[in-house]
Amino acid sequence: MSIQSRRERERAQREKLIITAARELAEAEGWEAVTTRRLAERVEYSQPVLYSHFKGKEAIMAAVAVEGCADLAVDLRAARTAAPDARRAIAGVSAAYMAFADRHPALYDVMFNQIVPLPFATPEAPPALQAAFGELAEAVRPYSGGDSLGALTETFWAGLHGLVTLMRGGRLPREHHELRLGLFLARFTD
Amino acid sequence: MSIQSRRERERAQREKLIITAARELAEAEGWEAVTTRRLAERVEYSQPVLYSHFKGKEAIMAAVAVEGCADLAVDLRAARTAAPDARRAIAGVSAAYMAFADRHPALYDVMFNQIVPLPFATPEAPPALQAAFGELAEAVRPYSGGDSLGALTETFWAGLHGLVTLMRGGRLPREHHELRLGLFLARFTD
DNA sequence: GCCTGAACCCTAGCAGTGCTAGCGTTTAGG
DNA sequence: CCTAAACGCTAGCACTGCTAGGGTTCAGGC
Repeated sequence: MSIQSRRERERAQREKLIITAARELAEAEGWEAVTTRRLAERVEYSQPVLYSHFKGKEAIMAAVAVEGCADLAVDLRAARTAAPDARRAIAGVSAAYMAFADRHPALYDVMFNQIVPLPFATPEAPPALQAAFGELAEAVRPYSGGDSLGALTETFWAGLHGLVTLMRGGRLPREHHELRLGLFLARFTD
Repeated sequence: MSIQSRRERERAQREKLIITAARELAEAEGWEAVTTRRLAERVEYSQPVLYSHFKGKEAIMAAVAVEGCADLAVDLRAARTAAPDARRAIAGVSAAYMAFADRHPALYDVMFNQIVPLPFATPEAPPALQAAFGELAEAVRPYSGGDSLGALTETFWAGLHGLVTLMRGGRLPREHHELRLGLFLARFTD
C-alpha cells in the first residue's frame, strides 16, 4: 500500500511538473513553441511519458488552462475586495482582467481563445473557472437591475474579452485602450 | 506586350483560384484541414506554385481574410440600409454580424481571431475592412452622443466580437444568446 | 525556321510536428 | 531467488510548411 501510494504521489508530482513546464514554455515563447519533444526534454523524460499522463497535447493545454483560471480568479477577487465601492469594484475587476490578459497572453489564449477539450458553460466546468466567473458576477451585481445576473455577467465578460482579444490581435489601436474601457464601463454602470 | 499581359491575367486568375480553393476548404473542414498539399491538389498545381503567389500559408489566409471583410461589409450595409430607423439599424447590423460569424466560422476566425500578416488598425488596412468598420460606425453614430465615434464603435465591435467568439468556443451557453445580445444592445442604445 | 535563354513548374527532399508500437529494463511481490 | 508486471525508452509512422534543383516549354532575335 505504501509503495503504491508513493508511486501515485510521484506520478502526480510528475504530472504537475509537465503542466508547469508547458505553461512556462508557452508563456516564454508561445504555444507554437510548445512541442511534445521540447516539453519532454524539459521535464527530462521521453515523449511517450507525456501520453501516459495526458491523452494528447490538447489535454496538456487544458490542464494549463485550468491553472490559469485559478490564477485569474485570485486576481479578480483581490481587485474586487480591495475596492471601496461598487463602481470602483467593477472598474478594478475589469482592469485586473485586462492586466491578466496582458501579462499572460499565452495563458489567456488557451483559457478563452483556443479550442481545448474542457467543459465550460456547464455545471461540470472547472471550479476555478466558475470562481473567476463568480468574481465578475459579484462586480456586476450592483448594476444588474432587473436583468438576469448570469446573462448580464456573460455579456459583460464578452465585452472585456472582445476588447482584449481584438487589441492583442492588432485589430484595435492600443492607444485608445483606456478610452474604450472607460466607454464600455460607462455603458454598464450608468 | 499582349503576351505578357495575357500571362499576367492568367497569373491573377490562378491566384484568385488559390484563394477561393483555400476559402472553400477552410469553410468546409476548418483551417487545420487546409494544408499546402491539399490546396495544391485542389487547384491542380504542385505545392511550390503556391509559393510563387504567396509568401506562405499565412499570406494565403490573409488574402482569404480580406475577401471575408468585403463580404461582411456587404452584409452589414444591407442590414443597415434596410432598417427603417436608427434603433432597428443597430440591431439589424448586430444581428447580421452575428449571422455572418455563425455562417462562416472559419472565415471569421481568420479575419478576427487568428494571427495573420495584415495591417489592421492603420490607414493601410484593407479597404474592405475599413468599409465593414464604417458600417458599424454608421449604425453606432446615432448613439454616440458626445463620445468619440471611433472609440465607441471599436468598443461596440469588441462587444459583438466577444459575444461571438466566447459562444463559439463553448465558453458561453448558446441558449442565452438572444438574451445577451438584447442586454448588450440595450446598454448602447438607452 | 531555328536557336537560345529565360520563364515556369514539377519531383524530391529537409526539418519538424503529434502520436504510438514494441522492446528492454527495473522492480515489487510470492 | 524467481517471476511477472509496471514502466520508460528507442524507433518509426504519417503528416506538416517550405525549398533546392532540374527539366520542359515557349517566347523573342536572327
